[in-house]
Amino acid sequence: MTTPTVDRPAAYRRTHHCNELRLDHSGATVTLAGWVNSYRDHGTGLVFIDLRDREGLTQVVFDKADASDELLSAADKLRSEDVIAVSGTVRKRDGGPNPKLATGEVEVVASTLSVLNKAKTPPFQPSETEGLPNEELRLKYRYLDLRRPKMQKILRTRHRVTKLARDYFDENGFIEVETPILCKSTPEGARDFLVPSRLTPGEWYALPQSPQLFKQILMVSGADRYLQIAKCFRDEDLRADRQPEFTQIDLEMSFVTREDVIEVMEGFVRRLWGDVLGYEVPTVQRMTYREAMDDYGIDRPDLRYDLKLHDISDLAAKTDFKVFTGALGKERGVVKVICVPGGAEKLTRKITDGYSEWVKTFGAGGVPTTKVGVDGSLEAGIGKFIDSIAKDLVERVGAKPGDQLFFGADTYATCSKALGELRQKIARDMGMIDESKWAFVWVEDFPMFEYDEETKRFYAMHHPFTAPNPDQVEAFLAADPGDRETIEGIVSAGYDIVCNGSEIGGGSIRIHDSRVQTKVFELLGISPQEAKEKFSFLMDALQFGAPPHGGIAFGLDRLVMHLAGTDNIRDVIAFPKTQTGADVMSDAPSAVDETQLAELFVKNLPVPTK
RNA sequence: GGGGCGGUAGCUCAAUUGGUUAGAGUCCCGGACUGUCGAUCCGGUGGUUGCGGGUUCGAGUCCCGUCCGCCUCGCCA
Repeated sequence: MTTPTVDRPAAYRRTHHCNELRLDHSGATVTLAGWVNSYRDHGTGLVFIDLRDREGLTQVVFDKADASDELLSAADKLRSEDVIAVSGTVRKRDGGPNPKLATGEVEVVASTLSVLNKAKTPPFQPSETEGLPNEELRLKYRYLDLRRPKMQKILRTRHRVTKLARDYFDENGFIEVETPILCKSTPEGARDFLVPSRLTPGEWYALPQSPQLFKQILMVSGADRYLQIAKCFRDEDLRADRQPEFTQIDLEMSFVTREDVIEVMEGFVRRLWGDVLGYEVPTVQRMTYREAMDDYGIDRPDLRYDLKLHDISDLAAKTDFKVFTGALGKERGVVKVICVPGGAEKLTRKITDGYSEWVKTFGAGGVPTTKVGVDGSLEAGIGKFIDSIAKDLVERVGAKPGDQLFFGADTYATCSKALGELRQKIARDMGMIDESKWAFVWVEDFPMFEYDEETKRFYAMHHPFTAPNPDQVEAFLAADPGDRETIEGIVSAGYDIVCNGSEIGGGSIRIHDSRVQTKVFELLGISPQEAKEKFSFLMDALQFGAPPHGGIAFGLDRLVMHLAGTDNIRDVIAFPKTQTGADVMSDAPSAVDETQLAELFVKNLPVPTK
């Protein structure tokens, strides 16, 4: 830490920070400044202070043998979180070292004390390492919470990640460009945050859900390789890993294929994990979306453990078990199974009943189960209904005596979702997850479109600018919009990178051909007029010489969560929002003055009372 | 919009089946103490049990509503 020493009162002209002094400094005269982390007052005559700054702790001692009565009585009054500066001499501790502190061999014998700012008694002590107060209080007094070493460490990790991003991508020819925060609202995707325009009453800006369109335009502009640490805004409900404003490490590259993007990004991930955690990321394996859904029931599989889903629809069809045959009678009906090694003993009836209830939240009817007996037969649960296929089933999934089987029987989508979620829950419950492991995987070959039964239309699975895989372009352009099967079979040039079951980045090769873009809009039910109105700038740009291009965006918050070892996104954001989108420290959002609204020609509607 | 959990002293928590004056640790205040490092010891202050109703002789406890926080489904890439 370098601090200018000119034009500052001598009292807090620091010579060292609080994690710096060692035995080598013995005899030196030093000045430290910081917060009173704790005090140990032995009465008139001897007072110990642990002084804290960003870097660490140093013990300061006020001793009658070396200090005036005035100094001692001042030290006597010190309390937690007072801001002080101390000058004195470094010496080896009289009372023996404290192995818990990096500076534990020494202490500073105070000769002067300046109380720079007396603190009110804080509602909680940043020095407490256990028994944290509830999160709402931490958020309300965020400045106290952030003083905690653990939070300081996370802030640093986050800084390190953005610094590494800038360094790494700079080395690889990327330039950082800022894109607007006040943007045009576009259809598709999440709900926009809107900002009224004072200069053109009745019109609105939208905050960007991502810099997607601008970064593509930058490619058309010849930027070639673009990087931005970009704030993004989505007005949707929050989750443990989702905030309404979040940050992406956003990138785009020209004249590249999917392989080029993956190579550069993998290098970034390797640099991050290597520099921050000292972990060497091996070549990241690849998996198609189809494989991910078939084997893991989710498009972001956690590969730290196995526990795959097996399709046994063909076997299930041979039974008279109505749950199975009923499901197979549905459109795209399947029967799948998870085999839990040793589950028969560990998973009690109470637990398996709980699973059955739990999967209902994902739309499944329940989760039939049975266990494998010592002779390989199926015992208990639904065993007796599917006895006829027991042998083939056990062989198919490689089940052993003592294993527990969980079945899903429903449409492919519902069955995958329910068993995919159950797979993760069982792994957690049975302690099958090796927390020291890092399992990365690229998921690729996503379908371009998903059909929604309710609205009877297609939606872009990624976003509407994702290109079809190169080998699919002709088939795509030729496809009949009414031919659902063909359309759903078109695979995109998109890719997601997944770490331990969480999506940390996603991107695609973009459409640079306006014929393809027009066709995508047609399929999404965006009329040529609407496309022109909403996206004409992009459509125009694509016609003025757009290079082939593609990119990716990493979720910075999620990256830092992994690197910091937390599962709470609020921990990695200095000033996060609660689940209702509130900042409890500053009390945003809040009502505004009527005159402010009038100036914007905006009026509040009455909120319906429930 | 739906489901679940929680809200008791500044903080972390306890309070039996609905039962007397709602307790403990910590913080804070006062006192003692020269080698602590979660200092120790003695004493003390501190409560609208989130809020509003209801049931009851009696409610922190039961019921209804509401607010706030967390988790989650839908939503979101």
